[in-house]
Amino acid sequence: MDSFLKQYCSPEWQKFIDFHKKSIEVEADTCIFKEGEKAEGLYIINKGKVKVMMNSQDKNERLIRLAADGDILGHRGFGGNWTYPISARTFEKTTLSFIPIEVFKTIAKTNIDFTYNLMMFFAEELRRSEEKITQIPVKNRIAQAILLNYSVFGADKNDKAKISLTLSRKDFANKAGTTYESVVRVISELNKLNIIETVGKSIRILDFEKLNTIATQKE
Amino acid sequence: MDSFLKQYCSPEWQKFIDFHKKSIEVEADTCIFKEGEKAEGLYIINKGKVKVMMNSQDKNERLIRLAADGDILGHRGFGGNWTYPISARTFEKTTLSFIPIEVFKTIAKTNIDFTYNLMMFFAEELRRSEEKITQIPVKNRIAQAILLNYSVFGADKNDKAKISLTLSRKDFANKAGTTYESVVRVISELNKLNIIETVGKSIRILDFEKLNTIATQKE
DNA sequence: CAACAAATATGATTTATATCATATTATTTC
DNA sequence: GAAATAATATGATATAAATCATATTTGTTG
Repeated sequence: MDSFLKQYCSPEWQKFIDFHKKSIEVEADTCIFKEGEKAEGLYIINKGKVKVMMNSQDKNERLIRLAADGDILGHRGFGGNWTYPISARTFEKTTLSFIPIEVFKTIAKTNIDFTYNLMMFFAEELRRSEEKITQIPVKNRIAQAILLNYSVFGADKNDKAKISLTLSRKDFANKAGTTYESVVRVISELNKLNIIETVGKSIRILDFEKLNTIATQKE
Repeated sequence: MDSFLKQYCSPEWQKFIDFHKKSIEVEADTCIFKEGEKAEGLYIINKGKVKVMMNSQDKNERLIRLAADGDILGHRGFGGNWTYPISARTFEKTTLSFIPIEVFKTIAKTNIDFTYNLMMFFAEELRRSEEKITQIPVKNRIAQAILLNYSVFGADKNDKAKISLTLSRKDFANKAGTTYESVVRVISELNKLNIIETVGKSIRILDFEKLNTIATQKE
């Protein structure tokens, strides 16, 4: 999305954005914005790792997505009553650019190229979001969550099989819509099958192909 | 979405649309377009009832949504490889307006008001689509499907408690991501509780409030 | 570093829901 | 309108996954 701004706005508008954006630094394990808060703008992650959660009233939190460098946060506050429908929380120290909603609106109402591509981006996201609604087994959903963790947060500098920052069992459970006990069991099973390997708190993926097969098979 | 075109495009552009759109008439229980087909354009329903399905490879079809008068079909073919990710099939004789993709693109790239609002519409859809991923019981999901059926297809002319066109048990199952046996059981239970009433093939909703409570309660 | 809290692990039990089996009732179709 | 086919209904059984119970390990704080 940062790429959107850079790619589809004219240089003058980019100056406008640079002038109006604010740089923000957030500590590890800290809330960036909370569900229900008034949406004041949107955030672009410069450097850091974030989870986007939804509280759905009671106990069961849902982990909606993970975000890292270059990703955008808070665009779900658009439209309707302009409140964030989700919360964002950092895993590690994170730096962000904040773009006030009015600045965004101005850009979106004057740069048709930008707005057209953003519209297409949302259409694509929508499409992907509908694909996953099918009832698939917990094991597959957890495999998906592990691959998501790897693909968004990337590999360790010195070990490309190792996830740079591995989610907690609880976070995996919230992503997969299950319990942490089930996550523990599945991870333990994948471990025995030599598909993944747990090294302390983190996970190494030994067999991407097999893990992907488990994640995608729908029978 | 038809409203989008009408509301946010200037009169000249509306003439342009009217000039380029084609009227199409499709018989009952007939496919409008199939998953994987090249997206040639999008459809606006003038009059009729349609289901949007996704086949996800094997047996288990998923009913993604229902559409009726004024609703749009095929906009999920946007972006990427421009193929329809879903299929659409009529319940009854349906008349549609077809807008070729090039015409849509032209409009979307020149009417910023239209594109801005469409972008917001997708953002909103996306938001709603993410809400429902939570693991809720089958009974609740089926109650949701019944309410959806009523809200999209509307009430019978002479009986406002009766759904004008009730889905089959199979369709309810595909919408709720369950089996038709479970649908049968839940419908039978709701019947006994005097929340709904089955009259031949169709359903009458006797207690909207209770049905809605079942549909929305997440404990 | 002791004491406590939090995260991880694993077994036993329960529960919701799918699957299987088999009627019964509608709806086509020849 | 009889035969065939599809849709609906209901009970019995199987199973995946949640819940409950209880360790064990890891991390945090005074």
